[in-house]
Amino acid sequence: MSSRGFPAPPPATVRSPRAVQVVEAARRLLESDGPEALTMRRLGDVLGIRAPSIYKHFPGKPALELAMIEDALIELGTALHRAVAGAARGEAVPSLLVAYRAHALAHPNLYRLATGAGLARQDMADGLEDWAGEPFYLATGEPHQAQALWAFAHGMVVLELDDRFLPDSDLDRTWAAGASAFVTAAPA
Amino acid sequence: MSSRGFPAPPPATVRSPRAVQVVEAARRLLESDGPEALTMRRLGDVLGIRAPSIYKHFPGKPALELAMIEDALIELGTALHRAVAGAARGEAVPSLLVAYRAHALAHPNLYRLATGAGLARQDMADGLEDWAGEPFYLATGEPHQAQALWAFAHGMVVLELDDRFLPDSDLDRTWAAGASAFVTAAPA
DNA sequence: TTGACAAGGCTAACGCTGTTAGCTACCCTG
DNA sequence: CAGGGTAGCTAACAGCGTTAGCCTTGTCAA
Repeated sequence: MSSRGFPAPPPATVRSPRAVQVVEAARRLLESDGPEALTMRRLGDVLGIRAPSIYKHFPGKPALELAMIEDALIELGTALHRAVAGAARGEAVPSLLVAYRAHALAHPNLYRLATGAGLARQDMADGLEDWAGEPFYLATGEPHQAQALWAFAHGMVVLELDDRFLPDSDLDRTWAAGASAFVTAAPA
Repeated sequence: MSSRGFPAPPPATVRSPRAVQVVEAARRLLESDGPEALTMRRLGDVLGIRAPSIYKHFPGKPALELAMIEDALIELGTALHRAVAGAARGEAVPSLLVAYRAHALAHPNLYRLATGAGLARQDMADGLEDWAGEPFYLATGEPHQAQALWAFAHGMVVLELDDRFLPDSDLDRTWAAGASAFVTAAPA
C-alpha cells in the first residue's frame, strides 16, 4: 500500500542509463510524430547515433517497444489507482472512466502501442498488467463486471482515437451512458 | 427493407472481374496466414502474377485493403441486422452481441483489418459504416446507448482476440454481464 | 605500466517491404 | 490492318529491421 494510498506497481525491469535515454527519445518520437516515425534510423538520428548502435542497448525493436509499454502501463495504472482511491463512495466507476479516458487521449500513440496486437506479453514484468487493471475490479467489486467495464473503456478510447463515431456525436454523454449502465448493474 | 427483413447495404464499389479475384485471394491469404503474410509479392504468387501487376487493378495496397474492408463491413452488417430483426421482443441486445462476437471471432484477421487504425474512411462507400452500425441503434433505441454498447462489443472482441484477459476468465459470463448492464440501463 | 576486457560507437550489407518506370504482348474495335 | 486499351513483365528505388565485423575508449587487475 504505502503512503500513496494504493498498491505500488511491481518492480520495473532494470535499464542502463543509456537505455533509459533511448526509451525517452523513442517515446518523444512516437508521441510527437506518430507510429510510422518510430524507426530505428530516425531514432538514431534523434540520439546522434547510427541505427545499428541501438542494438547495443536493446536486442531489437520489439524489446524497445516493450520497455515503452512497461512505462506506459505503470503510468496508466497509477492514474487509475489514484482515481478509485480518491473517489467518493459510489463514485468509483465514473471517476475511473474519466481518468482512463483522460490518460489515453493525452497519450494516444503510446496508448495504441501498449494495447496494439502482437506484443510479447510473456516478456513483460510479472504482474504489471494485472496491477494496472486492478482498479476495474476495485471499482466494480466483481470480476466479470470489471472485465466488461474495461472492455467498454478500451472500446470507447480506440473508437474515439480512430474517429469512428459520427462527427456530431456527444461523446461525453456516451461515456456517461456507459458509466450509468455499469453503476446501475453493479451487484449489491 | 426488401424481403430480407432489414435494410439492404449501400451499393458496393464496382470492381472488374480480375479485381474481384485479387480481393478474394488477398482475403484468403490474410485469413489463413495472418496480416504479415498479406504482402504484394506473396499475393502475386497466389495469383500467379508479379507484384507490380497488381497495380493494374488497384492503385496501391491501401485501396486493396479498403476493398476487403468494404466486403467485411457488408458481411458484418448483414449478420447484425439479421440478429436484431430475428430477435424476440426484449432480446435484441443479447442477440446482437452474440452475433457480433461470433462474426468477429470467425474472421479475426479481417475484423482487425477493418477496425484497425489508419484507414482512409473518406474513400469508403457512402453510408456503409452507418448501415453496419445501425443495428446497435435498433437494439437500444437511443444513440448514446447504441454507441456505448458498440464500444463494449468492440472492446470485448479486441481484448479477446489479443488474449488480454486472464487465462482462466469465463468470457461468456463477461459478455453476459455487459449485456445485462445495457439491458437494465435501457430507457423505457 | 601494461594487458585484458567490456561498452558503445561505426560501416557495409542482407533480405524484406511498397512502389514506379518503362517495355511488351494480346485483344477488340474502327 | 491500324490504334488503343488491358494486363502482364523486368529492373530498380527508397526505406525498413537486422547482422557481421571492426575500432576506439575507459576501467581495472596483474
